[in-house]
Order: sequence, then C-alpha cells, then structure tokens
Amino acid sequence: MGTPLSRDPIADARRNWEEHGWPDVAAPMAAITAVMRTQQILLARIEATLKPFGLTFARYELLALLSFARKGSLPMKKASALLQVHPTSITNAVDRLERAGLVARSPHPTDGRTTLIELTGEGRSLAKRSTAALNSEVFSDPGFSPGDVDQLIRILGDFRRNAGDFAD
Amino acid sequence: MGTPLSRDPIADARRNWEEHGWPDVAAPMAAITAVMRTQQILLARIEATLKPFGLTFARYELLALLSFARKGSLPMKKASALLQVHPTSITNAVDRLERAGLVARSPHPTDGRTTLIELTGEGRSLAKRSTAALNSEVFSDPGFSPGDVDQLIRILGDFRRNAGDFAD
DNA sequence: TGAATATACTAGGACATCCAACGGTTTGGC
DNA sequence: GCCAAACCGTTGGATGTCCTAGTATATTCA
Repeated sequence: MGTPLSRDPIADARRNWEEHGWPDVAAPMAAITAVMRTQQILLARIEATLKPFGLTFARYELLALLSFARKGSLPMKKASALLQVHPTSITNAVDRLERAGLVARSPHPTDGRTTLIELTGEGRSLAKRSTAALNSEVFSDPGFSPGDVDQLIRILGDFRRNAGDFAD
Repeated sequence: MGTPLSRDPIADARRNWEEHGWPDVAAPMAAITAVMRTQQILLARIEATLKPFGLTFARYELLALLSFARKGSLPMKKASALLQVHPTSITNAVDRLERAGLVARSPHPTDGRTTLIELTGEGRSLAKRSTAALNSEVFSDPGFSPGDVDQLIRILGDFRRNAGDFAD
C-alpha cells in the first residue's frame, strides 16, 4: 500500500478518458473503477478482522447465512443462490468448514439428491464471535457518513435489482 | 447465474442484523455488502468483455495505464502505486503481458534498480480496441443513472481519500 | 417406464493475491 | 570514500476463487 498518492488516480483516469475522445462514458468509468477500488479496501479490512478466527470472507458469509436459517440447516443449492456464488465454491467452502468442525453435512430427509449443511455448536459460536468482531471493527466505522450509507444502499439496490439479482 | 431471487438477500441480512441485537451497524453492513455484490457483478461484465481479447481486468488496467503514460513507459513501482496493488502482482501481470507480446521490459537509464515497462505496437493496439469494447459494452450503459454516477463518484471518492488512498 | 432434469461431487486449470526471502542497486551518514 | 540501511524487482510457496467438464445419483414429467 505505502504512502497516499498526491493525486486521485481515478480522477486522473477520468480526465484521460475525457481528453482521449470518450467524454460521454468518462464518468461511468470513474464510478465503476471507484466501486472496484472501494471493494478492495473493504475486503482487506474484513479479511484482516476475520483472519484471527481462521475465516475468509466467503466462509464467513456462509457461516452467517446458516446462523440465520430458520431451520438451522440449508441445502447447498440454496446457499449458492443466496450468496450468488458458483456451486463449486460452496462445495469448496463447505469442505473447509467441515474439516474445521464448523459445519456438518447431512442428507435431505425427502430429496436424496440434496445435502443439507448445518452449523455445529462450535460453528455457531464462531459465527457469533466473528460477527461481533466485524461489527465493532468494520461496520461500526465504515468510512461513510450515515447519509452516504443510505444513498449507497439505495443506489446499489437499484443497480442490483436492475442487474437481475432479485425481483422485488 | 440462475433466476432472480424473489427477495433482496442484502435487505434480508439487514433485517437479521436489526433483529439480532445490532441495529446500529445494520445499515453500514448492508451498504458494505452491497458494494461487494456490485463489484462482483461489474467485474463479471468487464471480464466477459475482455475475454475475447485475452485480457483480465488486472492486465487491462496495466495496459490502459501504460497507454496514458506521458513518456510511454513506467517504472514497475509506479504502476504498483497507481494501481494500488502489490509489486508482486505487477510482476505477475507484466510476465503474462510480456509473454503475450503486449509489453516489454527495459532497464531504467539512470537507476539500475528499476525496470521500465512500455507498450509494444501490438499492446497499444489491443489497449485501444479493448478500451473501445469496454466503453461500448459496459461503461455506456453502467446500470446507474447519471445522477447516481455523480453521487457514487463523490461518496466513494470521499471514502477512498479517508482510507488513505490519496491526499488531495 | 423412459427421457429429461436437477443436485452435488470430483478433477483439473487459469488467475490473482499475499508473504517471506533473496540478489542487485542506490543512498546517506560517518 | 565506506559501509550500513533502504529500495526495487523477482522468486517460490501458499491460499483462495472461479470455471469447465464429466460422473453419479435422484427426481420429475411425458
């Protein structure tokens, strides 16, 4: 990372776009690039907070999802859909979480194709503790003003709906 | 990626946060999660557009950066700083771009420690063509309204400055 | 019943990122 | 000048993600 730059590289890129014949898409380019960089910064903070718990963000998301599941268990396919990741990524994450004793696989009672995943006691405990860490170390001071938080939720919500994430 | 969900999973997560004792950080959690998901969607679009050119986003960024360099070349360290990635990632990207004949390494004339990277003719051509593709396939219809684009640039700019990306 | 569909696992590959450690180079205090 | 410290790029190893394809099994529907 190193020291801060003296100029905003994204603002520079926008200027380059404007001066090289693409003024009409310069602003959207800058916005999209800013989303990329922001995600990178946030992910680094989250991963740093989760590291002491032996979790990555992907695995934490699965843990958190399970901790909120009504019945305490979830089909893998459902987890894949809710977290918007490839089924093999779920398999991969469950493999590691299971090896760590945090979740367990069990057969679906009526549908022999699907396997259910549920938290172990240790998994439930770790979900609670790691969530507390994220709340206090990341979410409590996100780097956005409260008004900007609301704006982001609205703008990105519109975007995600528009992109086909959900129909609501 | 499958059919749209009937409910917004991030809104559900926010409700879960509010109902499980963390109402004060529920909104920032939702905003940050939305940034994550938005980045994922945008990155997928960008990668799909770049794939026919044999480029990834990381490699495209380096190509674009070089195409705007005043002198046509850039020290690796400088590229690392401007793109906000670790030096080893630049080495990795340059290795692949060099193998593809798109950039070339050359020694710095006065400082023997640093190596310069510059575009080849083919690299410059590909940078131009892939930028045109991104402009027409992604940036021209980003999924944000023009007003939201401005909002995003402002909000995320504040965030990045606050995070120490640049001092401006 | 038979054909199409759905779920999950496996294996393999392509990438990006981070870390620690290493040579070669330059810089700056003495 | 000299030598220690700092700097630059690279290497090798480890993690982790995503994707494609193929397989096995189970379910659904014509």
